[in-house]
Amino acid sequence: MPELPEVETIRRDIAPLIVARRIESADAAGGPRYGRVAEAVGRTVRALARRGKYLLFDLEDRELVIHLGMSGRLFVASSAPASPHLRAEFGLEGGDSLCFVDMRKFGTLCIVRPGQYAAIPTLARMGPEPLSDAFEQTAFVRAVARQGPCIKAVLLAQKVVAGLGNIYVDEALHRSGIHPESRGIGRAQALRLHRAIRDVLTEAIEDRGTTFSLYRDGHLAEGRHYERLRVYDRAGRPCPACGSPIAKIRVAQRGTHYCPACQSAPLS
DNA sequence: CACGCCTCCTGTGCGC
DNA sequence: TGCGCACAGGAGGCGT
Repeated sequence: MPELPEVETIRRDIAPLIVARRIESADAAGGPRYGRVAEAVGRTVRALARRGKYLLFDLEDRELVIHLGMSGRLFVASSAPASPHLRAEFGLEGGDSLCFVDMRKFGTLCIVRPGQYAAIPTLARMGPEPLSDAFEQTAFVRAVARQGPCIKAVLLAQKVVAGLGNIYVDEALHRSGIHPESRGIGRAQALRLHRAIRDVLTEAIEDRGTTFSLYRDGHLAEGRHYERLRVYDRAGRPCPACGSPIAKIRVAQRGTHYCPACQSAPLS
């Protein structure tokens, strides 16, 4: 469940601990899912970047790409934990290990040539970073105006905007008063949604992410944003804006939380 | 081509 | 009390 704020928090936590250090060993347990980690050995971590929910480790002439999936944790420890869910371990010069623990195995890890993302189609076609200038209002308004899949599916697909998952999609739609099953969003609502996406992600980063159940930051601590959620995991409880009970439905195969009073039903 | 549904995975929590 | 099943979901993949 790590989404952009959680992945960014982990990036900031572990970058100072690994940048400029050489990888001296690499081990993966879990079969072909985590292939070719040995190519990291002997290379130095030059930088750690993030694109959407992907972490990108600059290893000079290689790039290590990690997606945390539902339950992935990434941290630096003096020795790897005795966890049955330890999927990969990178030994760093000086004795520490970069550890990847992932209970549900939804996470992925692969090594590619820098910028060559053909094997990772979602990353290859990733939309603009929502907290950068690349997230332009005009392009966003045009993209969500199209009569296609419902707005929740559009936001989850990573193509129009990067980094949103189930929690922050529900939160951004509530803040902008848009029903999750709406299609063809008008200009005024699209601009409110654009603003809401930036606001909710910024606030969640300030809170070091949302710990709903399994998420931990780069120091294995919980995030603090859960208590500030307005709709996610709040079915039946009062909407913080109007007091109506939050509803839970199924949209795009995802549990979807919204306020029936604040987020008007889509026309159709 | 694009949309929508299925699948993977395992611990948790609830209902009977 | 204990068992068993539904549920949680990001993204790849496949079928329509």
